[in-house]
Amino acid sequence: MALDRQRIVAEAVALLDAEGLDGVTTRKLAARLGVQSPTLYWHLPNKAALVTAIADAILDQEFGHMSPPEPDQHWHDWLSGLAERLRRALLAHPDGARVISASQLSATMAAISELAMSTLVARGIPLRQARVIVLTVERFTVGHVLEEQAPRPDTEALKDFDMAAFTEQHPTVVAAVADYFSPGRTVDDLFRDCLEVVIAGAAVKADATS
Amino acid sequence: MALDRQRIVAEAVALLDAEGLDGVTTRKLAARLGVQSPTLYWHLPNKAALVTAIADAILDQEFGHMSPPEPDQHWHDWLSGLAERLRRALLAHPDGARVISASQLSATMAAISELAMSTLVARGIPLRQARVIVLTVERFTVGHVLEEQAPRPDTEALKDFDMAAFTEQHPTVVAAVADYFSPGRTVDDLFRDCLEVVIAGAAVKADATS
DNA sequence: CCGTCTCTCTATCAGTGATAGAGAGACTCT
DNA sequence: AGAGTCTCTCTATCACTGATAGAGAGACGG
Repeated sequence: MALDRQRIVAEAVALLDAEGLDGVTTRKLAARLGVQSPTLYWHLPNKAALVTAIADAILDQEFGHMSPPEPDQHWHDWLSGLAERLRRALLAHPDGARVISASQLSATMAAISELAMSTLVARGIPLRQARVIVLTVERFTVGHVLEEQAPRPDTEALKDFDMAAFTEQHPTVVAAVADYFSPGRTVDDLFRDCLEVVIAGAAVKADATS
Repeated sequence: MALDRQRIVAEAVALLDAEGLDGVTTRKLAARLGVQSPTLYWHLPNKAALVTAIADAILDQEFGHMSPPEPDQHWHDWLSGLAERLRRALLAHPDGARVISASQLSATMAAISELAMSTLVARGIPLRQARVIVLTVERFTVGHVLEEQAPRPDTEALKDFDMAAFTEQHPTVVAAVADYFSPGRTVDDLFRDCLEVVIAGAAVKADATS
């Protein structure tokens, strides 16, 4: 059971699942691997590299095999599905969105962008527009999940939170939240609705230029 | 020159400007205030509260006075302007987007949402759609600036980055980036183009339901 | 058998958020 | 005036973090 980069990253993901991103420390990770923490630095230059590796691992789980759309599938639906998969990948682990946004130069993320942009170009959308659309979808999705995974404020903070005053000052926000989650709606529906906005805009912009 | 919450936050913002979010430590902040670090804990419960306070201060600088659109202004343009102001607020300080996304329950952010949603409702958009549109714009904007402010990878990491191989595997991405920044285009243009996608989608969704 | 290369170790560093508890000063009530 | 209390800052210390220096064990090639 030799220690190599792959095993380190796999255990780091397990640690992430167990304790969240703040729980991923070099010592805890080393302990899980039956090793002392400085050993990790022989395999990794620093912690940032570890986080990037975790990000790649997370994305790989969902995007191990990527494929362009079937010929009869509209790119709207395909791109929409891609965004849903990206969200699912991020939600699959605690702080998944934070991990991705903290990582730099993720190879898998680049591969996703490449596939998405080239797919749009193949469908006749100008390169510049394709990039704008893909970036918009990606950044919206990460921004959205980042907020979805934001920690629930602790009970201490809630104690001196004046709900009545908040409702008075933000009636529309409160009403909107209440409205949104009253029936059998879930957070998935909210994402879907927001994503539809982005895709609809992409459709408009793509049609206008192609 | 008594030490109070307001002075602490103002100095924290100055420290953020000087050293970035990672440089905002209780000790450095205390030193700037001519005080020992535990003193801060009399005024603030913990560091998370400090970050939230910084977030509010950052947003207040740009959104100190907010106003609904003029009667003759289309909500598209008004909402677009709001997003541009939000981006400007985040870009005005290093790691601004990280600060906002790390903060919880920012009062100013809630006020922005309230104004935006109520404005859309006043323009005849159903509450549910108004919320979806506003959330989409906000989360896209934060996600976008988060990436804009991502640290440039250090030269060490770039040394063993094989640009040729990357270009080979991601020709469309490389071409898109090259295309985008060749003439006199700036990152501001990229944001504007992406934002136009979101606003166009919002227009479609709003028209479909109102 | 020797030297070198690979990998892990011990020991240690500077720095982090946070808490306990002492103490200085001001303010209030009798 | 004096006693008590409240407000604010202090010193001392905790457990923990990412990271580095450098020793040393073991395998492998000459």
